[in-house]
Amino acid sequence: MTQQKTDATAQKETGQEGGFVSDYLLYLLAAASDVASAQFHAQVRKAGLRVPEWRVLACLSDTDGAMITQLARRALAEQSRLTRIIAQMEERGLLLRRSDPADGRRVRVYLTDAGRALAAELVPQARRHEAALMEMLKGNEGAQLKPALKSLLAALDDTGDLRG
Amino acid sequence: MTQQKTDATAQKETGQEGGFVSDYLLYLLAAASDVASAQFHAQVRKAGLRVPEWRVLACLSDTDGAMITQLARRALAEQSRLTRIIAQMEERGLLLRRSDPADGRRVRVYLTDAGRALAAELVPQARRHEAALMEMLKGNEGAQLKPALKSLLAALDDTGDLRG
DNA sequence: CCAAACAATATGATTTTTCATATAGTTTCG
DNA sequence: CGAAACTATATGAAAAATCATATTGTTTGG
Repeated sequence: MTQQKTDATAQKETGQEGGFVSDYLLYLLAAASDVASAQFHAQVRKAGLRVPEWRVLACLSDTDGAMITQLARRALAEQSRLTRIIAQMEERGLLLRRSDPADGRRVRVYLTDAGRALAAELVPQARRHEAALMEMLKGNEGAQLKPALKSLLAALDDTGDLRG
Repeated sequence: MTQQKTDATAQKETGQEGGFVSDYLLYLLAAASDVASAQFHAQVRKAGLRVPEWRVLACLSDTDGAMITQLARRALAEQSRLTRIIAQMEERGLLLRRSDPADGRRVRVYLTDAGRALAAELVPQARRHEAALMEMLKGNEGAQLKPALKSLLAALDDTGDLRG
């Protein structure tokens, strides 16, 4: 399929010339997420957190007392992974788990002071990094990026289903 | 930081109401990539491939004879992982590795007929899935999504560096 | 009230992924 | 030419992620 004529020496770094991949939405999304996150994730690790831990922290700093399942969805991690991440973060004193009095199956997760302090350090860093990214996009089509992503997410959340 | 007044019962499914995360670029990118890819990745697994294998296949179907390092960048995987994925795919007869005569360190990877056949099956599926996604976005701001993502990638590829 | 169905979290075993470093090949430059 | 620096790939050991399922708690319908 699609035997491209461009000889193998034509494409340099990451960029493909004409092919399928370089214009494929799922690739563009994954690549953009990867590349855009790389630098900030390095800061996260310098702060002593792994990426999923940072996500949990950020989610809790938005909504303290969330359930494991909610956190898993929001932090884009699977439930069993979240359970273990929460356990590790609890051992580190960043958060604490409390079973929901109204429904004993549920575990609600709360930031400790230490967790809140770490969030108070990282969230502004994240904001600054985001601001720098947005700065790079000013004027270009990139300015529409966030609305476009929200629109995609909204569309997908509605259907929850799609076949092709 | 940012103790939001919205009580914990206010937010239902994945959607956060007002918080930081739900408007944060890196979250939007990661979430959009995750959610948008989920369905197609299920098809990939039905076809007997893991996601990184599919990516390698797609990259090779664009540019046969790529090096391990190039494939790693394009398939968004680390080099040592790529080495192993390539080895497994070779055992399965989907591709073959050949050392570059011009530079013995380099390993060039070529699709076999079987690999090409599998790509010929999956790439059109990917295109159809993408078309369905794009269809959902027609009219909205979502239409700008691909240009915006390309703009972001271009901006980041240029700098390769950014501090915040 | 009890059993069945359901829901949230936890856990064991396996598979993936990563990290550091080893190995092999190439270029540079004195 | 030959050592040092560099580049591409491979590999072992460790960490992380996943899958299936167990456990615990709750709701529903008879």
